[in-house]
Amino acid sequence: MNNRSRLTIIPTPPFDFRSTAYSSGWAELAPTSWDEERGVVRRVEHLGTGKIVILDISHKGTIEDPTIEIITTHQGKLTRDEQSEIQASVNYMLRVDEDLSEFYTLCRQRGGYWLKVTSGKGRLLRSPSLFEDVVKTICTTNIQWGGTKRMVNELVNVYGKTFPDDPSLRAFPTPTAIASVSPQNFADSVRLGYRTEYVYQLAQRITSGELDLEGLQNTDLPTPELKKELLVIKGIGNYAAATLLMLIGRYDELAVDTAFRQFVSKKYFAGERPTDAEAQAIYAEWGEWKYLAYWFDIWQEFTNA
DNA sequence: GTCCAGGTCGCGC
DNA sequence: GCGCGACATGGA
Repeated sequence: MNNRSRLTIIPTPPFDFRSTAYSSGWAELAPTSWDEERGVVRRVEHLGTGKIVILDISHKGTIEDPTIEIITTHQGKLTRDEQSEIQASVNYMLRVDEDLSEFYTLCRQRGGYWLKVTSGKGRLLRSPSLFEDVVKTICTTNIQWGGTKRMVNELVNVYGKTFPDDPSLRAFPTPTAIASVSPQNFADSVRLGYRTEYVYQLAQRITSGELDLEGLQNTDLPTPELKKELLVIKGIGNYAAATLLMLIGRYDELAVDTAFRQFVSKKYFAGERPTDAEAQAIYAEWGEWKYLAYWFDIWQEFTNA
């Protein structure tokens, strides 16, 4: 018998839920999905107690008077701690506590298109755990988006714990779930290509306690040092580390990849191919906010097309 | 069949 | 520090 509970979060305005949910592809990666029509982010979540719950996250009110509503479907009763965990996870996913006012000030100085960003955009969706985002980021390297979705799906379908009685609803795998099978079994069960050993080794190192990933979620380390910590992870290079810095909430590094190079070349160098240094210099004046500036620069191009 | 994707690793210089 | 080939997998 399933029960439902309702929780709410009141973010500081302006808060654009739709933009948060869908201005990156992250909402398309299992076990998160996005119902464009209803404006609902669905998330199957594995709580610390081991309970699997379904979260339907939506937005009531307006950008200037926002309320986030979380409808949780679960078995039995939710304890107070479980409710707090759900609230904290959604809070983290939607970056409710991030203060973007400095970024908005820079956007207002630009004017034009950038004014649109200041109405609550810029909170790019992320996963509740850094483990999940590291795995997903590894799955974005040297592959097209369709391949990323396929690989993440396979991981969830094979190693994610199911919602009671519904094998179609699975949470993201825990590191332990992956590390508890043999390397060979893991390689045979999901088609991750050469990324297999990266994901397996990551799960192992977290399970053994050798690597404290979640500790990096809220660290005070300066960005360059945090980046070094991320680069130690096999499979994480310069692009992936910058992507993870963005996911952690540091925007002072640009993730230089083929999409970045192509976009900057087209928009700022008349199709000529600049060096990476020259390309990055385009966003230098955004200081701590380079990544978001690039993101909405390319987003503008995309939405105008 | 060939090429390559929102790269990274390990090697040799 | 920098250039280069190898790397799994599937889609174009």
